Amino acid sequence: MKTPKAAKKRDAILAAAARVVAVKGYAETTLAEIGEAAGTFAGSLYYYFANKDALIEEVLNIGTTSVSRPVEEALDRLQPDAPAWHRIKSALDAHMQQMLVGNDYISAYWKIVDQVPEEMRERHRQHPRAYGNLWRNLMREGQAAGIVRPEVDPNLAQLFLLGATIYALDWYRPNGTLSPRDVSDRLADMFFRGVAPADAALGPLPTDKPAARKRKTATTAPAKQAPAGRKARTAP
Amino acid sequence: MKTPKAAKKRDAILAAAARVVAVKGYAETTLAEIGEAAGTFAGSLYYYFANKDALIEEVLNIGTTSVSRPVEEALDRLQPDAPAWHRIKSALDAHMQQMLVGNDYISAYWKIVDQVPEEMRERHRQHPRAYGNLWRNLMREGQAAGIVRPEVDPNLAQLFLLGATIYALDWYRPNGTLSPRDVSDRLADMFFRGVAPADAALGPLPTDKPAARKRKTATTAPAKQAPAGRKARTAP
DNA sequence: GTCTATAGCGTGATAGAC
DNA sequence: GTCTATCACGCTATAGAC
Repeated sequence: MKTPKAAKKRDAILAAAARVVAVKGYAETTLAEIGEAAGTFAGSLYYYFANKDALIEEVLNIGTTSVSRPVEEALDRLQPDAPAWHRIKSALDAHMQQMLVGNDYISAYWKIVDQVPEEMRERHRQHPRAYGNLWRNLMREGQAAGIVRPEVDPNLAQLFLLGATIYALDWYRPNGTLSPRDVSDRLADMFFRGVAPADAALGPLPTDKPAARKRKTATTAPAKQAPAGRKARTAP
Repeated sequence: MKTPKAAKKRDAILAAAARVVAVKGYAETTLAEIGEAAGTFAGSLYYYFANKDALIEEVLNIGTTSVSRPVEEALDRLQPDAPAWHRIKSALDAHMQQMLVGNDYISAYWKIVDQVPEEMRERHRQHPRAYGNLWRNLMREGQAAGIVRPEVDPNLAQLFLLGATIYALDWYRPNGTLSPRDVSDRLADMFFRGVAPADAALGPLPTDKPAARKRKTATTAPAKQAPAGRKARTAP
């Protein structure tokens, strides 16, 4: 693992793993396949990685960084006094660009986050959490600047926005008519302005049938960052 | 498989499979586990199902129906002349309610749609496609009624909206402060009105650095329903 | 450093007792 | 109908040749 040549091969193995995993998933990917894709053999992988999970975990880490770092860099490139709208849109453009550009590590990430062993996901959880924080803060900046309504929950807003972008990984086709930037433009338009015209008569919520609304009345408290329980991918 | 008793056991096996699969995923779930969860043994499952995939596929089908049918029923319960806003909001409430109520089949569905063998996903694809159509049509109804801006792409709008709800499966915690209906209310608010205040100065898009925008210029054509290529979960 | 051979285990599936 | 025993296979991981 010392020579630069070996480091190059290590990278090639990682890239091959990402490529295969993005298509076949975690359990269905065999070391033999990764080896073949990297021009070597299953047994040889153990010279570079302790075991299958160590290899996969590194793919996962590269996957998150491949999105978060370009977003951070895009923000850093802006003037320090850039308006909040500028900052949020630039971040979204960078995010969308990375998500849809066809990066194997990113595809692999979203394919297997909720397939990998629990301990591994646990160890990994800090990455998406930090990224969620970045977006929550952007939403708060927006509120401070008056381009996000004060009654909007920054956490929910961020979850809805990123949810829409994550699902795009499933439906977006690179050969279609939309560039990543087009998707970003349209999503930003819907997210900020809403799909309804300014003068739309949405009226009060439809009155439910008497039986429908029987849950507790909690309405205003901010959504805590997932205290416990249930299944969960890894909510940023 | 003829007696009513056997049918009950079959259902119990399906329920057990959904429960286990929702947590462990497709490949990691063994027939022994399903058998144990259903109070029987791996070998016995073969009396009710041809093989593992046949069992899993049925779980998948129940999963989609568990969301789409309540939504259709909610729409059917409305007056025939109910306003579009009423219809869309009712559909979203029913959708969200089902997604977040903790139905094992639905959790299992979203956990494994992109893990199952290709042929199985292919066979299954009609279900989500029909559901996507339902939502596309609701968006068009909204446009006809003037509560969705004419320049909004109904397909993109539906994909963004459903994407936000699908991701909620990952971050929503049933013991938190938000009921499914609360999530639905807030999502509808953001989706229709937008997060920005009516008078927000969003201005023109931030001017890109010269190097940034180098993709093809396609901007207006509607997004085709995924002609080919790439990976893909199963975009409705 | 890289490949080959193989150990060791867990899985889906089947056959046949009851 | 339901369970037990077992087969055949494919996988991760290791040991050791080169």
